[in-house]
Amino acid sequence: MSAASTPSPSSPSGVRPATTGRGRPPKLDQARTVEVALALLDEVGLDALTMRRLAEAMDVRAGALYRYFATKHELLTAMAEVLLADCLDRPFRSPDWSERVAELARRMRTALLGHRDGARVYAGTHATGAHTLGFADALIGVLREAGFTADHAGRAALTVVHFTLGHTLEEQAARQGVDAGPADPERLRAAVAPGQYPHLTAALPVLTSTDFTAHFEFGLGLLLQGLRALGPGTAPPGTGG
Amino acid sequence: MSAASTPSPSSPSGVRPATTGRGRPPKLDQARTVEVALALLDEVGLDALTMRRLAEAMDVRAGALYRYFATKHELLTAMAEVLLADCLDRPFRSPDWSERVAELARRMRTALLGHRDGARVYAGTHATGAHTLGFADALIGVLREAGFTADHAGRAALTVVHFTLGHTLEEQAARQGVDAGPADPERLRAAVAPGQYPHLTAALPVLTSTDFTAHFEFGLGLLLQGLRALGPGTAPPGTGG
DNA sequence: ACCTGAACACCGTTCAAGT
DNA sequence: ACCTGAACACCGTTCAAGT
Repeated sequence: MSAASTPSPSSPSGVRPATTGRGRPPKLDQARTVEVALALLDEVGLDALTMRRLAEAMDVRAGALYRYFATKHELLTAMAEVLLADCLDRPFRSPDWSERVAELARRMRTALLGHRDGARVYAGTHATGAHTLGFADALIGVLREAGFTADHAGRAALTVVHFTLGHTLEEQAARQGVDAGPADPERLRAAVAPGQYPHLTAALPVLTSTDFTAHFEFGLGLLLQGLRALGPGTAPPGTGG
Repeated sequence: MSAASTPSPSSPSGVRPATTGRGRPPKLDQARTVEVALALLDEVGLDALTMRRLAEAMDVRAGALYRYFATKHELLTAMAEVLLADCLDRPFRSPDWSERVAELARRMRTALLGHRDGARVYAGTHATGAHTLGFADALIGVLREAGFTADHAGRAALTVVHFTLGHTLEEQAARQGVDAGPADPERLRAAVAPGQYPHLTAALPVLTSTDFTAHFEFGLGLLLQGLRALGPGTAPPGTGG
């Protein structure tokens, strides 16, 4: 229901939100709550982001939050929406459609990486606010303007988004071992040690590399190569030949 | 730490697990706990899968589970591992490497779809058991045997897995609206209605289609096309031409 | 060795009552 | 209109004590 994304371009810093004039100004509002929630997310991580802790950070009791968000999930959805806020705030650097698709995918990854557990927050919700819809529209738009049918453009956009989400989810999980145990590379190396899994062993150097940007660019490259092969204005591809 | 994946091929049905001979046979064991947990997952979903409810289903107090799993996360990891159990239990149907990669990706999707919230369970953990490692080894193996370097094979495998995970995550979320509200297609259609987002609007029919297999095959097709273009034994690709 | 009982320190959410 | 206080119905996890 709620858009909850207007970043209040009103005044320089820490001023109270404007009131209609009557009564005390409210201590809470949707936009500020989402901002504090994102700051808290960075501090404590998604698993420790509770309504009670957020309320404490806003100097309020937990129950008060429910005047602005019906459920915690709705708050998380508003947070997910804000995550993508900066994806469309600057022009493309290239006129080439495939470079533009790549740029949008990179911006999405960067946006999700911008907050601790950002990918998990995004994956766990289904935001339908202006930033999410605007991003999807831009991505599909680049493809349609390149000559792809709405059908192909839509499916390709889904593919790019799903790959980016899956990649970033794993990237953030790996960047600081899911709990606090040994980081992912170490665990994988240890598990593979026994001598089985010859192919896995051969690929261990890449798989345990922490150059996540290189991984992302490789996958993105495959996708774009596939799109170029498909070509604007062609019949739908099967998975064969 | 725990592999927890041996599916006990011992006896026909519902028999008590064997004991060393001394004392009462334990009511619990890792393999059976994971199986009951997966059954409960299908019944109630991940959000309602609690240690207490699982204990109840096993006719035991919650504390007893902690003799077999140090944390709930460790149980979820064991569950994730079992999810992939059936991915390698049959031979490939085609000798073509790209068809084999596709088949492995399809098997992974099918495995995750096999249990309610399966993709969320898998994404939330980092299983390093025999099924997960075996699957990765098989996928990388197909690519290496096709002539790809270990480097390319490793990166390509990551790409396929991340896309499959991202896709299936969204598919399962869409298949039964994250909470219970209107299913995803309806919400998207409603959000886009206003008339903005021309490209999104043009693509609405595809985006709201529930033929998830078609979406998956399209994305997989792009990836495989990219891989074929890269070709076994070629230099690493950039994202540009 | 394996499980129970009972507790500890929390959760999300609701809602009368205050101001 | 907006927030507090207090409760309801839970959580994951620990650990002495029983058998």
